[in-house]
Amino acid sequence: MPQTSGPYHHGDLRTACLRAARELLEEDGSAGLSLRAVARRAGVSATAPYRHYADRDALVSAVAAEGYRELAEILTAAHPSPTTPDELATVALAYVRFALDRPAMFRVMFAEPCDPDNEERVAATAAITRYVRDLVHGLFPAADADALATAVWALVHGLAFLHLDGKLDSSTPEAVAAQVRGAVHAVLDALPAATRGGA
Amino acid sequence: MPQTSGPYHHGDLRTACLRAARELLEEDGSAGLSLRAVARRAGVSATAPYRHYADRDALVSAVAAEGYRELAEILTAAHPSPTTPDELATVALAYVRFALDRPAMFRVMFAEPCDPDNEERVAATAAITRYVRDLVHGLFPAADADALATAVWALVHGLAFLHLDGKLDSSTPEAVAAQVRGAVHAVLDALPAATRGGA
DNA sequence: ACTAGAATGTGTACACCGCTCACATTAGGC
DNA sequence: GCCTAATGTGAGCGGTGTACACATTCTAGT
Repeated sequence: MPQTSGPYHHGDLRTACLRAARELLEEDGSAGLSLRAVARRAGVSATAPYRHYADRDALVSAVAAEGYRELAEILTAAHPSPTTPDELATVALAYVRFALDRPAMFRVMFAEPCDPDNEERVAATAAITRYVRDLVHGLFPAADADALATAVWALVHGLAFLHLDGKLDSSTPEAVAAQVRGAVHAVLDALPAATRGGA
Repeated sequence: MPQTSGPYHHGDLRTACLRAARELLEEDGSAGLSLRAVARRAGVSATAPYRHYADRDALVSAVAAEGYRELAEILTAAHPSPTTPDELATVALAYVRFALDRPAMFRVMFAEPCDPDNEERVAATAAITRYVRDLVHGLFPAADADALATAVWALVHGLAFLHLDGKLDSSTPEAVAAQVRGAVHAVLDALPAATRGGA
């Protein structure tokens, strides 16, 4: 009996579940994200969420989709359209910071063996792919845009994961920033650029 | 009653658990790796493994440690000491192939929110770090070895994860190889090299 | 306004999980 | 040969995902 006097129908249980799931993720990490806990937090019986999400994975995928949207916002907020390697490094740092600031969310987004045919997820990652490719193409018009875009995304993504897993020194934000900027510059500074302005 | 006529003591339950854990990981993925399933497969009561592993995480860490060792072997087998970007791309491809061929193992190694102070794991990753740094230093003596080594590992690691998560086209081994080689070359070909031999 | 049926939420139940604890069995050092 | 430590057993607790039958409420068509 979740509520003593609440109405039988919740009103918007779907988004309430999503909200509860995100809170639990922040508080207890991925392990704490159980459908039952979500139901408890939403003030609803344990099986009610199944009316809105086929199973746990579906809920997790919905959370991940939100994460993708927020990551995209954070990246464009870091710099709307970087035109130098240094500005790109700023965006890269924002990516890594996202991973370190919200590790559980980042893991849910990338480290779960999820089904790849979830519509929301596919759309969200396609957006990131496009963003990176356009960005790289603007920065290095001479290069093979696809290959370099893949390389840049992989570089940044790898930096995020290695930091997240303690494979690199993440003791201070400054150390992280130095490594991310160093790695990005080490790789990009030698490339023939067109729009190169800063260092 | 796991065995009708087996001896009370297993003999080497520790390694039997490890072996069973690896098999379950291959068969059912990370989710299927439960202590109870391991115990069943080892022909032993559900709680017996606790004599050898403090908890599930400890077992998983032991499995991951084996994974690190095997990854190191695979890398050196791919090329003992690469001296050109193309040879390095071959090693990179071996890394990505490891991730794609044994996704559950790779995820256990890198995608689990594990405690970073597990001795075996720390030692194993330190070995990889050293390997990559020496390799990069030999290839690009002029560059900042640490920064470039970080970049290269991150690049390869990111490629592995993006492929694993379906963010890149992994439909055929050839597609994977092309992308990995393309990305590595896109990034490294422009760098001032000393020992550059091949393309 | 009434009513059928669709949507939504509840409760029960099952199998599985990690893990603790008291106990049984065995191996090895004295 | 015995005593102790190591190892394995079994019952049991609280948690989980999820299938199922049932209750309630909303909504549309009359």
